[in-house]
Amino acid sequence: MEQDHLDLATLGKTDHNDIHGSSVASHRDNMKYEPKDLRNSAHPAFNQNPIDVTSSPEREDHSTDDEDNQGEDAQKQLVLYDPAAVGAGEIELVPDPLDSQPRGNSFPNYTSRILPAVGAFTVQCANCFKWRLIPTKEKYEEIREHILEQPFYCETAREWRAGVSCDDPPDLTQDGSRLWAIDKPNIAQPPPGWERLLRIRGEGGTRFADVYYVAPSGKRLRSMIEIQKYLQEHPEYVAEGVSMSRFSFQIPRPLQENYVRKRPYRPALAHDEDDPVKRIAWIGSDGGTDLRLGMPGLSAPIDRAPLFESVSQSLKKKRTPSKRMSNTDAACKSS
DNA sequence: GCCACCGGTGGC
DNA sequence: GCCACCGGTGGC
Repeated sequence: MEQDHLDLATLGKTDHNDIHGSSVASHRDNMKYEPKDLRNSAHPAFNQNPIDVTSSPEREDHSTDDEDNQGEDAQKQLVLYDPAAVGAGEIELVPDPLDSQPRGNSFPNYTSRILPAVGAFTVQCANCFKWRLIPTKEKYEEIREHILEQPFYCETAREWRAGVSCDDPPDLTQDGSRLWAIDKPNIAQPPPGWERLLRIRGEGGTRFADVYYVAPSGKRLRSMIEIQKYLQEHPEYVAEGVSMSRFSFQIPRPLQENYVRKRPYRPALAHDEDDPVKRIAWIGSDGGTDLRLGMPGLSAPIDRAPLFESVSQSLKKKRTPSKRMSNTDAACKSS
């Protein structure tokens, strides 16, 4: 059914230990959602690892060099990829429905285009850097929730795969056949009965993906504010212990640099100082660098588009090249 | 009418 | 640049 899908992975860690381990503590249990925004600051209560190493506050704290010290940050990240082209791939556990689209049964034939969906989940061993497939979304979410404090090792996979070790070949490699994106670490598992959905958008859109939470009632919620309202209207969940801290709308970041359309430059909003810096860093580091470092096992540079090729192409085929492309971003197409 | 998907906007 | 929120709307 799904032709394009994405798989999820988690980077382990490495020999570094710069992980700002202390405050990874769990989130606060309050009902108050403060829109602006503890999560962007390094507030301990919301210490979620920013994916964007170029703008990460943590990065400045811990790394002195300014350019490509993403090694440690990368290790705290998760990745999505797309096995699309490879077909089922060598590993048997790449069933597509991990994402459990609710659109499942009556899957309305989106004949016009097929969006990538998460096809599998994978985590990187903190020791050997090999990718290990995670059998279920739930297990993946469980690992992701504590990935910073509890790095993933090949041995961890013995829970579902007897005897596996760093000596075994990787389950996956970044060989250009899949769509990869970096996921955020330490996102709380959804409360029991709730589901966290990740919907990947089409290439060339204004953003990469959306997160939705589906309440036990089936209600779909798409922001912290909606969650807050919903919980206020349904105190029974709160009584069960559901709190705002169990939710995160953080989305992964695609490794293909131009998967998401760039937004036209807005001078008014530029911070004099830090924008130019960011831009340089961004352009220079080129999207894929996160993973490049600290991954001795990966020989292929991942800064080039091939990782996304299959999906891009299939998307392009299905996409109507109409309006979205028309108001192009040529202005800021810097790279 | 619903809702999944997408774009726009404002903030940082 | 990223992130969050939310309105619009095409396809059902």
